[in-house]
Amino acid sequence: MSKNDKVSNSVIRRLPRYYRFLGELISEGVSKISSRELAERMNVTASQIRQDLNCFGGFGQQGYGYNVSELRSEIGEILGIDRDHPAVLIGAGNLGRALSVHLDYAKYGCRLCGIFDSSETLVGMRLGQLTVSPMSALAGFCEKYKPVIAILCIPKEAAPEVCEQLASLGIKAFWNFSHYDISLENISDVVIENVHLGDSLMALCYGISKNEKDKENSVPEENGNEEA
Amino acid sequence: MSKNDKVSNSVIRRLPRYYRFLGELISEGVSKISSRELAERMNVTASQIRQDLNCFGGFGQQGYGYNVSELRSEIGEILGIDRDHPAVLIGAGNLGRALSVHLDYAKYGCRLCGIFDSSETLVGMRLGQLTVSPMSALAGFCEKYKPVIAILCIPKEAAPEVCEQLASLGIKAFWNFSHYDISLENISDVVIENVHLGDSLMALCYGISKNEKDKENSVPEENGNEEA
DNA sequence: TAGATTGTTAATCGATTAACAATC
DNA sequence: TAGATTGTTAATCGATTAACAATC
Repeated sequence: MSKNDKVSNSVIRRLPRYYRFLGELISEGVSKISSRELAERMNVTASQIRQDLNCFGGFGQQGYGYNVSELRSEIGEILGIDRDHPAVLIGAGNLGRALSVHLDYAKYGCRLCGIFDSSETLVGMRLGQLTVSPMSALAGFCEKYKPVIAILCIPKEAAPEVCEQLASLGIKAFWNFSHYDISLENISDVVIENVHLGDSLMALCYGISKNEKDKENSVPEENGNEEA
Repeated sequence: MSKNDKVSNSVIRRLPRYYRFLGELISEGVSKISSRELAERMNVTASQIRQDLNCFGGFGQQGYGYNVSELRSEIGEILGIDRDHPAVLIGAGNLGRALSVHLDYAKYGCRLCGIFDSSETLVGMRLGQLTVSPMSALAGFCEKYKPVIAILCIPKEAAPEVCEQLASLGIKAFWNFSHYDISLENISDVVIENVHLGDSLMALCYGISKNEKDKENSVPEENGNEEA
């Protein structure tokens, strides 16, 4: 189908961003764009854009550029966003409840079709179109509706067992918000996306501390380098 | 202080993960570990761990390994987690409310000290220890409490203006959950962490689609390659 | 001292950027 | 046709891994 032999992870991670920017261009009424213009907008190099896209095929036209809406749907197809992967959400705590209603799953190729929690208090709670079910109903649900994605909003302690169970129930992908690091070496062809909000916040903190230190250190240097 | 000349972003992004794993080792009562053992646990190479750590200094001891709790606090210090960066959360919708109570900010070197929303309906709502304030109170609040981090849980449309305002009010770091891509070229030494949950979900979708395609393609090949 | 494991240098690998021929 | 911009190859840059001397 495509020359998609082995596309590097770095490239894949950039595709959603291209997809977003192309969407914005469409809503601005832009129908055609060159790699140079897009690069400028996105703060990357034109070379990188062309190189990335050509992992999947030649979507542009020499001397002209790229057709925005065409390119966007090509990328959407590559990402598998045109599909309708059924997903279950495990854990209806604060974060789980927020994720159940905050995201437009259809936009990302998914469809949330079940929410589960082990807590008596939460079972039966209505969240958008869905109702929280007990964990005991999970196996039966999976057999019936064959979800492929599990969104994990559970405590670290519960994660290993729940992962194991979900994998055995046929889950093909984990979107993991628990503080547990899923690796699942035993089961192959399972996709894992460990989100780790805490790691992201720590990286932010590093940046702040770094800037503060740099500033402290640069003040005396500035005097010293006045005419250097 | 350290040989922290210019540490690459890849290294920084791995530090939180080291920090987490070392925390787990501590709670398991492990007091000493070699780069080889840690590497095995974390599914990385020992070389990488040693290389990463030596960007900041020699924390180990030849012939022995690393003292777990010592190494952990060193990394914590590098990340700036031992500090207490005041943070404001902008946007108290589903995701904002969840983030306000779901995370233990103190663990990540932060302290949530204010929540703001433009909606009349949400202003006055109690979230944990805090109460949602109107956006009109933001400027005064920043002058008084000097927050350095802004957590953005606002719609894409509102983001550019709010970012601008926050930057002018002295915010040094953005933890951005809006679907807008902050770049802020004009203002330097501002740290930005664009989370983009949608991008993460799209990357997951790609993985699923990829696996499906690989499987489809491998079935006939397997027959063809039976004795090759 | 012998064994182990670090810190660090050198080799490899991969990803990004630059250059340019192909072509619309 | 001339101008523009792609697709693609080659050059550069950076990050990861391997190797080993230093040293606890």
